[in-house]
Amino acid sequence: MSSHHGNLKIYNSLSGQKEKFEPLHENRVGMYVCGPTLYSEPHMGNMRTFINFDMIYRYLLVLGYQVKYVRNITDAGHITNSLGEAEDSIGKAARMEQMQSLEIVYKYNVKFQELQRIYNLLPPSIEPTATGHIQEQIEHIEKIINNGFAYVVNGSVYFDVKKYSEKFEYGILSGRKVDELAEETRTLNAQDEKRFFADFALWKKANPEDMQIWRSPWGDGNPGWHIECTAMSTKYLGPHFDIHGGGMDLKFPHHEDEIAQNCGSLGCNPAKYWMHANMLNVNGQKMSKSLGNYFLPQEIVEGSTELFDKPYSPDVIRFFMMQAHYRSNLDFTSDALNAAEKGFSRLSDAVMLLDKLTVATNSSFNVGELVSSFYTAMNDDFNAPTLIANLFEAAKKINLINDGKETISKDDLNILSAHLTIFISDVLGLRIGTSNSDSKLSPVMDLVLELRQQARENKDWTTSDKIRDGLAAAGIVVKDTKEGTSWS
RNA sequence: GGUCUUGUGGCCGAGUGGCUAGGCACCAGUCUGCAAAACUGUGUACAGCGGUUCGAAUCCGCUCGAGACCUCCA
Repeated sequence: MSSHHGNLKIYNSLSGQKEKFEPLHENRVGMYVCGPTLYSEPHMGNMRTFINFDMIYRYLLVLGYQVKYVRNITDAGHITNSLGEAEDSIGKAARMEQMQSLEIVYKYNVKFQELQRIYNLLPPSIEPTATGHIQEQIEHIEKIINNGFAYVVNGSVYFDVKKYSEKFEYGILSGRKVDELAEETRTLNAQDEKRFFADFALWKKANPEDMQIWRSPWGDGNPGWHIECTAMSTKYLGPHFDIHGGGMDLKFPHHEDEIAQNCGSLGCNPAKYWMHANMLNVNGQKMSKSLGNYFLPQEIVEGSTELFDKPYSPDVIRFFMMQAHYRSNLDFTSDALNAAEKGFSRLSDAVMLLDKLTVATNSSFNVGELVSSFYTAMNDDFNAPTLIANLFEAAKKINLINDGKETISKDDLNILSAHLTIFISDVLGLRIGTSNSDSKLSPVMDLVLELRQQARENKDWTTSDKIRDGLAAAGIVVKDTKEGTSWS
């Protein structure tokens, strides 16, 4: 479809380098991204990862790939707390909110779907749930046991890291060495069923207070944290697919253990390219529940968080996030958000000018080169910040054309216009010019501005300024240009 | 302690060894009834020290600082 199709480079966490992207099957891409655990409402930091992978998904689509994008929903699973004890976080939330586990999951899933709509995320091809794939998880565990990489103790099943590392390399993704892990035997207490510190649960025997319990060949229990991703990625994308993504904090142990499970069960690394999105910071520190420095995606749109003194539109937030590379940290501050808000509005204004430009027989600048720079930026490991810098170059040109200082031909204008739409709305997922389309307000504004124009023609500045100031107080900005007065 | 990332002008943030990143803010000017917007011009930025090189923000070493993971986390 696109001539820029074959030039994409992706930073692969496995190699630590940018690599030419060559899908396993021509023109088709399989992508799996670790989704949310629905025991609470996702915070802004969680959303950053999903927004980044949404951008990645969107660009792959623009390049003409047929993409199968799978993002799971974790609605079950045994998780260990800081003391090393088994603890079901969903069950815990359920007890605290006096609901059943399924109610908790459903409640936060509804919320999550709403957030996806607010932040303009494209729905993935499939959003499979862990609880819907218990049988597949059990089958994987059985395979791993049969291959000799897991053992059963008291109704639980553990992955045998030492056995595994005789044949495969444990730590290939995170750079950890099994020998070094061995030195950290401090937390291995006498009651622990694990043979080795780094062994991890594939299946965990049920506790009496567990709210969700499933039957298995090893007795009633819950699946381990990592096995659901192995089961679901295999089911929908096969044993080996193109891209596996997630937040940086999942690199170890979650993704490392996924690799071990996949190798242990199917003999291969699940993904060719591993991608990790960086964290969202607040005042230099990772946003997290435990630090309490988090806010909810809805709060910032409503302006109800104490961290910021005004609300920001979801598109401004998205724009702000896109100004930082997905592999970089990003700090949320009022100053940075205000700058993004103004910048986005400048870009929007320029785009909305496109329809009003007058065309010439020739263009005074190279439109093809400009458009090409959009692809170049994105082909370099999805460099959205550079793309935005190039979009601002386009905005500058549009303004100059509008001022009669540059010219553009009809064909070039069509090309530029089409590609701005592709990159701003299709790739970055930003919505432009949706604010002043209120059908009732529009005729009122036309009338008000007509009255003001009459006052101006009569040099009645008192009246015209009163109208302008009054509108400003109501949040409507009036701009006088050569072509007439506009408002927003 | 181990593994890894990182330190860019007032703020945010790209950066392939040599060619203006970009945005916001600031200053001056053009335009305008005034404003806003738009346009133009203006910034001796690359933590510190040393090394490689004709040339380093970019490569190497050391020092200092920051962060992530090693326990649930996007």
